[in-house]
Amino acid sequence: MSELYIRVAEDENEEPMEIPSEDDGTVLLSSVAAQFPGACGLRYRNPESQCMRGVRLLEGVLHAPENDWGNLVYVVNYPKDNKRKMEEIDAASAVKIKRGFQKTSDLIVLGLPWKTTEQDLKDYFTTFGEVIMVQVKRDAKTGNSKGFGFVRFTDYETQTKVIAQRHMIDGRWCDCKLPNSKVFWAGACPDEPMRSRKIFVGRCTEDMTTDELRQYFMQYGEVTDVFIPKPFRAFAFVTFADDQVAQALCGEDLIIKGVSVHISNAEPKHNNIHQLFPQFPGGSASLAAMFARSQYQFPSSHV
DNA sequence: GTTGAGCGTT
Repeated sequence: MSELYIRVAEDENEEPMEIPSEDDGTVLLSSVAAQFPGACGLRYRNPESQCMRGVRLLEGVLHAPENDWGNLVYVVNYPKDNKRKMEEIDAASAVKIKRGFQKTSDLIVLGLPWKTTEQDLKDYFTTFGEVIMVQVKRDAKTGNSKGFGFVRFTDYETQTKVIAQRHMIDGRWCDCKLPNSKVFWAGACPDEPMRSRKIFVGRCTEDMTTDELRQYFMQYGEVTDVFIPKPFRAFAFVTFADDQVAQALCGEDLIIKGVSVHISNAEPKHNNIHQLFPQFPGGSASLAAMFARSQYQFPSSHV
């Protein structure tokens, strides 16, 4: 029946320590904590299922599984494990709240004069509100402007105002719109796709290192892996310990080193247009894309 | 060295 001592260790592979039990066969949490300061419970590996199981804890008293501690080694639980989990959930819900709230997106700026620079763009758009990112898209070889760019504002009200009107920039009329990618993903990547722990980070620049990406994404939760393909391909994969964190970031545009990167689910091959719209049989991707656009032209978060 | 509707080197 009840043992005089049970074997407790910091870790399954650590040297166990014997902890005294009470006369009724229970073990006081305070007895465990006397040897393992900060302990908040015990767990053990169930020999049948090979899974870890928690030991019942009621008012500071640990109860033997099936009334017999047996000869198992019990592993100490510490509150820091739970705390870490909580931090990750908080980060995930913070992102979700931010998303449900009126969050700004990058806007495409169409019709820019060839000569317009990022500084020009910043100067112009700052008259509407605080600007957090501007880009002018250029030919990689020649450096010539492609005549369009992107802007992102701090406040959603600013964004709304900017979209609503035309803009005279350096002598040409320009339009600001939600980019197609944004419109598409807003509808096609809701909340419950694959629950992957891995995210795809698109539009990376060549100077972003794995360390920098790890440092950046740590704020959302524990990062278990960062992968940057070589040679440079302008994207990266980041894996989190918690799928909730990864999923919460999906669809976001984040700014890393002043560059707007786009987060989507890893493995986009399972997310292509034909899989999303099977009613358009093979070959008609452009038709399917038009359909997708017409469906998601005004996603609820932007009306 | 050109150009003027589009969509960000997945």
